Amino acid sequence: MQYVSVRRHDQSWAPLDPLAILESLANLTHYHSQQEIYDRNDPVLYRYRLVSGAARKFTTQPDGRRQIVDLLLPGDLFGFAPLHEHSFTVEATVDDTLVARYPCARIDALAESDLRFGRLIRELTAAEISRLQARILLLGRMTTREKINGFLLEMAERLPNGSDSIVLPMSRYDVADYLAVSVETVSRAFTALKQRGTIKFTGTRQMRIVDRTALDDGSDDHHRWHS
Amino acid sequence: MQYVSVRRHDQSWAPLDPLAILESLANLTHYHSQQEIYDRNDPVLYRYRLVSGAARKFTTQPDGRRQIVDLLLPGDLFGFAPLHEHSFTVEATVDDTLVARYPCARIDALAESDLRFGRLIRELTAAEISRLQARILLLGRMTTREKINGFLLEMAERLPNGSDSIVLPMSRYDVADYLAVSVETVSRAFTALKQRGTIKFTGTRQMRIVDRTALDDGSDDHHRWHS
DNA sequence: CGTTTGTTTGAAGCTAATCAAATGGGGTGG
DNA sequence: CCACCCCATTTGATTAGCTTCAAACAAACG
Repeated sequence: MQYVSVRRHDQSWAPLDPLAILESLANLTHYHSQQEIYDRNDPVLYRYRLVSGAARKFTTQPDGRRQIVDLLLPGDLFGFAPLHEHSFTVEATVDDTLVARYPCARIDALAESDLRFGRLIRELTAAEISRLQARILLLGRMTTREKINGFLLEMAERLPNGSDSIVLPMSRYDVADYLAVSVETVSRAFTALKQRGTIKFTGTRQMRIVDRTALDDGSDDHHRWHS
Repeated sequence: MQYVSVRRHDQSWAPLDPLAILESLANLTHYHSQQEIYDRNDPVLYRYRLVSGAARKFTTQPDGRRQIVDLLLPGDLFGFAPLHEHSFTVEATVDDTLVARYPCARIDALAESDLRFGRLIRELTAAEISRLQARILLLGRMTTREKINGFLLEMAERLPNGSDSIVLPMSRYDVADYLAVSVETVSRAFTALKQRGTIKFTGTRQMRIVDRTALDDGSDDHHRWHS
């Protein structure tokens, strides 16, 4: 077991940067589209960071419907909450999805022995919370149009491409299950945006935002009543 | 400054239980219905635990609609994620809501100096994540009936009352904004459940679950297609 | 006791789910 | 390389459910 400084108020004693320690434990694995990264019933052996590609964290409900709880994009960490069992299944949504896996036991031991490492974990977890809260706001939107608008803005921000070009790393079905609407509705919403000239398609899953202000809240129509 | 054991694998050395430390910092405040606990623009000075009563964490969207992101009930901790700014406003939903406030600076300093305290914070944050994920599943439900069913089961589980009696600590408007449906729809859903004999009202906001199986998924009608 | 706020009920309109089917694209095997 | 098939996507028609507008009713508060 490696030694980690426990001295307080003297972080300079630390032999290694916590992030560097974390990365030194990384176990890179790549997955093909639709491949499972972990199942909801699997024992919790790793914590994860998505390096490239994309993945969906979801649950399949008794009626067969699928609800995507979180969408993992490059840079996202997941499975970092100290829960002792998975509640969800995670699968890659595109080929060549690269995931860094950090052995759970090592991570947890480090967090409990190195103050700075523990702090790092707390910060990473905070990012997960932000993502979940943003998701709740998106799902809470009343109309599908607002959901799709918000979704596109989110993608434009989170995807590593240029800020106005979007290459969706997922199918329409995934988008539908992410926004809790039907596939047909997603498709129609995209078509409507295309016809309005708000976005322009360069491929089925490739598009470019032409009129960003129109996405911001649907300001081009149904004007605001309240101040 | 108090000394805290850093020994691992020997928690008995610790002079104080981290939870006890946390509670020793508590600053109890009580709020009346609709009173603000903190605003989204306030500086982050405290972390919180709801002792009794209830509160809503929400945001008001530009169109005036309100989206409740989290419902705080007795025992719930909130504002524990190490975010440097609030994203939401929190208000009590009933009179005599009691909240324990823990000075942020002290908490954070403790977390960064005491391994066990840091661990405690991580565990509390995990609980917040669980709650948010559960919320996403609820919002992702297709029909209002499923949302209401899930809501009632959630309340029955989280409220301190007997497991089948529910005293809603919030108005129908709050329920509506929590589930992202209109007030009228909430009211109609309750009426429908009453008429089916699934629940029985003992007051406008007091009810008792009569047929719990009917709430589990709406199994009494629209049967399952898939296995 | 009157006013305000919260809750319920009614009627109309519209959005989105559902059912159904056509189109398009990617990959595979011949 | 082409033809075919499978799956993803789009489009159409119908229907169910929810929002909206409106108003009655109930409850809390001063």
